[in-house]
Amino acid sequence: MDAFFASVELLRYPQLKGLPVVIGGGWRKVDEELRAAQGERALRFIPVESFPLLKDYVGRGVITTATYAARQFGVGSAMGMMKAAKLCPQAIVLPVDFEEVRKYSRLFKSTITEIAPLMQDRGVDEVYIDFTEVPGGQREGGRVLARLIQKAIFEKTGLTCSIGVAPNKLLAKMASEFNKPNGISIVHEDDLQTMIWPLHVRKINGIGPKAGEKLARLHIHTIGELAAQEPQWLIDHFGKATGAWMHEAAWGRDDSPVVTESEPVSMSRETTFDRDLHAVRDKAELGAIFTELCTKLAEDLQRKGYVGKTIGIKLRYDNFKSVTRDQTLDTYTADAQTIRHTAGLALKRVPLDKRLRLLGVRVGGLIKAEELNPTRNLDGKVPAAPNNRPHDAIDSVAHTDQLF
DNA sequence: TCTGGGGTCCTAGGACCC
DNA sequence: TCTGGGGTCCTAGGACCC
Repeated sequence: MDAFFASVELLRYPQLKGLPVVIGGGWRKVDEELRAAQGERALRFIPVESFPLLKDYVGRGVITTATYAARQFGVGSAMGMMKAAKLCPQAIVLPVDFEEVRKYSRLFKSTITEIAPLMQDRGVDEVYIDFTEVPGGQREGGRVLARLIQKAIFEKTGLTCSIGVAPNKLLAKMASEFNKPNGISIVHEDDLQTMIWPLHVRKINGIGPKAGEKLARLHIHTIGELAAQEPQWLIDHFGKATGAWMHEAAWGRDDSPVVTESEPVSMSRETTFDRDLHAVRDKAELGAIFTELCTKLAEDLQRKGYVGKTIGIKLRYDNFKSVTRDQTLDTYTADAQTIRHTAGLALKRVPLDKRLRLLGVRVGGLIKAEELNPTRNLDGKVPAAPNNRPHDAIDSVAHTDQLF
């Protein structure tokens, strides 16, 4: 979907069309206040000189999406809001409306599956679609079906999208970027050298900042340069799996299937504080946030019908370094108090001398709640005995007072 | 002026078991 | 007397993606 979060807001505020709009920001405290004051949620970036006020509004937030007009000013996804304000003080800022975004996400996806049932979810604004067996899916190399999907989505939602059609997901993903917004791009196997090899290696889905930097140090910048390397040389530098995969990717090869269904592995809740907090000095505030995260997470699990057995915490220090601690229970749970207690034990195993900017709670090892039968699993087998391995970490803290 | 939130997957070491 | 070869599970960190 093209500039999805921003486009969803433009449906509500068509008067913003063509203007630089950025979606994101902190907003926690001021959102309600702002709605009351303005009757709508749009805020023009306050001049950067009135920094304290601006900071109150956009806080530590980042940009989720910027309209194409805003991108002209050099602002873009994942950029800090305060930096965006400097680059483009005339931009209009809106908080993300997750409910609205999810509504349109469901709508565009159901529109697609009515036409082409084999669809893989790739987040709120992106999917893979298998054209292979769709009637007419091969006409004009897929262009006819792509146009049909674009038209159906626009009619249902008023939103535009960009579609790449190719022999596999790897190439289709790259193709989808060629003609944005509202474009269609077809990439055939034969187009590898002309359309793919000139691109930067970072355009490969799976090569991120770190791998990109490492390749640059090895004087490899384009996908063509990557394709020219011996597989063994890449394996020597990036390891067996990654090296071999890189070589395949550079040659446009990808046999991964379109996965239409999957079960979640973990669920989590995390929050960055408005200001850094200290475990001792801000103990009460931190404790309340901690409990709130556990409560919300338990609600998420229960609402979606999952239980998990590995409880984890994550925290981020003021220097932005993160640490995690996990603790696996011998029973499955979606209970707020159990999560809170276990996460509390995990939290004690982490140094709490430095100030914190983020706290998170996670539950992993998920299974569907209905599989949680005291005697039998769905396949009729009696579950294995719980893992009774002595747990040093639990033993060492079980008798001390809870910190929070 | 530092840098959101929610995910998945991979790696590597250690414990433990047969 | 120098100490195999699987295999699974757990944990911590990190890369990457939307």
